[in-house]
Amino acid sequence: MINQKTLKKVQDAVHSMGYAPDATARALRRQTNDLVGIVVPDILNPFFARVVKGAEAVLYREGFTVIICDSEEDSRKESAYLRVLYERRIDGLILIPSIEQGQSPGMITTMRIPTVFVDRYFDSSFDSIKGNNYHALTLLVSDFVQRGYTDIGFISGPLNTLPGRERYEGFKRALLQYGLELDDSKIRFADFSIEGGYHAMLDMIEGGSLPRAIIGANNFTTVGLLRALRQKGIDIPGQIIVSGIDELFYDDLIDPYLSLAIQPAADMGRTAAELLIARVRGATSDRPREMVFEFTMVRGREANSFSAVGSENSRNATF
Amino acid sequence: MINQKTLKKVQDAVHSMGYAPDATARALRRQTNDLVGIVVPDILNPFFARVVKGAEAVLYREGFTVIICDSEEDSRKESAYLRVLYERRIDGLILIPSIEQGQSPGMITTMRIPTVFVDRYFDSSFDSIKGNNYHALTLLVSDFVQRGYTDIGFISGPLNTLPGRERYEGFKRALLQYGLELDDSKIRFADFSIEGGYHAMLDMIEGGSLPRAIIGANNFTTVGLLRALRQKGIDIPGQIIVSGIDELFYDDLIDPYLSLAIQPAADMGRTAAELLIARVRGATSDRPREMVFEFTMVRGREANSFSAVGSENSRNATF
DNA sequence: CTGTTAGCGCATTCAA
DNA sequence: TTGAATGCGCTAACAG
Repeated sequence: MINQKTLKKVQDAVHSMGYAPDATARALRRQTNDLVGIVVPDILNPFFARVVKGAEAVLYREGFTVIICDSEEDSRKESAYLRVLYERRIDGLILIPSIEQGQSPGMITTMRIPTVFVDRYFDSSFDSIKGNNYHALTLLVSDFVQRGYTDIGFISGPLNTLPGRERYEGFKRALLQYGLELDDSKIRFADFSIEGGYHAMLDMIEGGSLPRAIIGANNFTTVGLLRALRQKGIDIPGQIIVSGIDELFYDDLIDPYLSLAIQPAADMGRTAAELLIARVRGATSDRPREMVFEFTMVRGREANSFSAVGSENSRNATF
Repeated sequence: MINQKTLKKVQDAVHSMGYAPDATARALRRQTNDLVGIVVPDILNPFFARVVKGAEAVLYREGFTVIICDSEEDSRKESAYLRVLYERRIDGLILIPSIEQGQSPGMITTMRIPTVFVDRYFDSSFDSIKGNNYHALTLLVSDFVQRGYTDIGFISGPLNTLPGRERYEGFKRALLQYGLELDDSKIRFADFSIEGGYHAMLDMIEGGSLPRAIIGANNFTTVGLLRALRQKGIDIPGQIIVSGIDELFYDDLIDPYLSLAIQPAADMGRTAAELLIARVRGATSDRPREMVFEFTMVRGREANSFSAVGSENSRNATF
C-alpha cells in the first residue's frame, strides 16, 4: 500500500508539471469517448440556447464533453456535422433537426448512435422530447376568447416540421372548440424566422385583413410580426393584440402586452441529456420514449387586469 | 493509376456501408486533432453567442471541430473545462474568461495551447480581441450631450474585468472631456448580469438621485436597469433616457428610445478564429497581436428626431 | 508506385 | 499485488 499523502504529493507534482492523461488515446483504447454531440439549428435562438444549456449542465456533471454544432437551419451543414460527429466517435447525440431534412434521417439510422430528438423530429424509433403543441394553442386561443377577442389570426410555422404541423392543427382545433370560424385570409405560413414572421405579417396587413388578435407560431415569428406591426404604425393593444409561442428574452421589456405560451426549455434539455445518458450507459434495447412537456401561459399586462409588470409573476422568469 | 470512376464507386460503397475513418485514432497518430475549444461565460448572452457563431463559421469552414463550453461565469467550472479541453488535446482555444479569474491564468500558460482571448483577458502574452471601450463611452456621452442631457449616470461593470475597467475609465474621461462633474451618487457598480443591473438601478432610485440620462455597462446591465425603471414606474424618455453597450436582441422592440454602442460581435469572433488558425498552422513565435474593434452608435427613436423605427437604419441589423 | 511495418498513449490482459 | 506485453485504428516512414 502506498502512503496516501505521498500519492497525493506525486499526483500534484505530476499535475503541476503539466501532465494530463490523453483523452484521445483513452478513447481509442476503451472504444468509448464520453463525448456527446448537440446539433441545433441556431444557437442564437433563446429557445434552443436554453435547451442546450439545460442539456450541457447535466452532461458536464456526468463527465461528458459536449460538442455543440450550429447547423444554421441548413440541412447540408447539419449532415456534414453529423458526419464529423460520427468520425469523432461520439457516444450519443441530441438533435434538433433543421427544417429541411436532407440526408440526416438516413445518416442517423445508419450511424447507430444513441440519439434523442428535441422539439422537431422525424423518426419515431428514437427517443424524443417535445412540448404539447396542441395544448399551447388551446391556451392561447382560450385566453383571447376569455378577454373578448374572437377575431384571431395566426402566423404559422412550416408544415414540414412537427411543431409547425401540430401548432397549426392546434390552432384549427382550438377555433373549432370555441365555435370560431377559420378565415384563411388571417392565416399566413412562415419559416420560424424573424424575416419570415415580418413578411407574413406585412402581407396580411397589406391584404387588408388585420385581425383583432394574432398569434406567432414561435419566438422569432412573433418578433418579426411585432416589427411589422410597429413599422406600419399599428397600435398594440388598441388595434391588435399579440400572443406568441416560446420565450424570447426580456419579454416583459419587449412588449408589456405580449402574452406567451412557454415551454420549459431548460428542463427539456436536461431531460434529453438524462434520457441520452440512460441509453449510452444502459440497455439500448428499451423501446423509444416520447416525452411531452406542458406549456405555461404567461399573460401580458392587459390580461393581468392592472397588476404591475415586474411584480411577483413569472414574467421575471429570466431572473 | 486507378480509374477515377472505380475509385469513386468503391468510396461510395464503403461509405454506404457505414464506414467513416476514426478521427480519434487519426488524432492520436498525427498528434493534431483539428479541434478547437471555445469557452464563454454564458451562451445565452447574445453578445457571446454572436462571437461564438462568427468563430464557429470560420472554424467549420477550415475543417475544425468546435467544442463550445459554457462556464456560467464560474471560474471553477471554467478551469475544469480548460482541463477537459487540454486532455482532449485541442489544437487551439478561444477564451472569454469569467469575471473571477481563479486558476485559469496559470493553466493557460502551462497548457501551452495557442489561445486567443476575446472581450476580457488577463495575459498580454496571448493574442487578444476587444472593442474600443473608451471610445464607446465617448460615443454615448457625446450623444447625450448633443441631445441636451448633461446629468448622466452610469451602471458600471466589475472593475476586475478589462471591459469593466475600460468602460468605467472611459465614462470618467468622457465626462471630463465635456466639462461635466463626476457625481458618485449617480454611479453604481454591478456584475454585468441582469440581476446586478436591476439591483444597482433600484439602489440608485431609492438613494433619491435619479439622473436625467443613464448608461448600462453591457447588454444585461441595461436589461436589468430598464426593468427597475419600469417597475418603479419611471417614464422613459420623460424622466430618464437610457443608453447601453452591446446589442441585445430585437433592440428596437425592447424600447424604441434605447440608444446603443454596439461592437461587431460576429466579426470579432471570425477574427478570433482567423488569428487562432494562423497560430495553429503557422509560426507560434510571432509576438501576440491585440486587435481593437470600433463601436457603432445606433440611436433610438428620439435621437433620430422623427424617423420611424424599422426604417432603413441599422436598427434592423438582426435581419 | 505499392505494400508492409511501427508506434501514437492509453487500458486491459496475462504472467510473475 | 505488481509489472510487462498487447492492440485499439490510424498514418508516416520505409522497403520493395
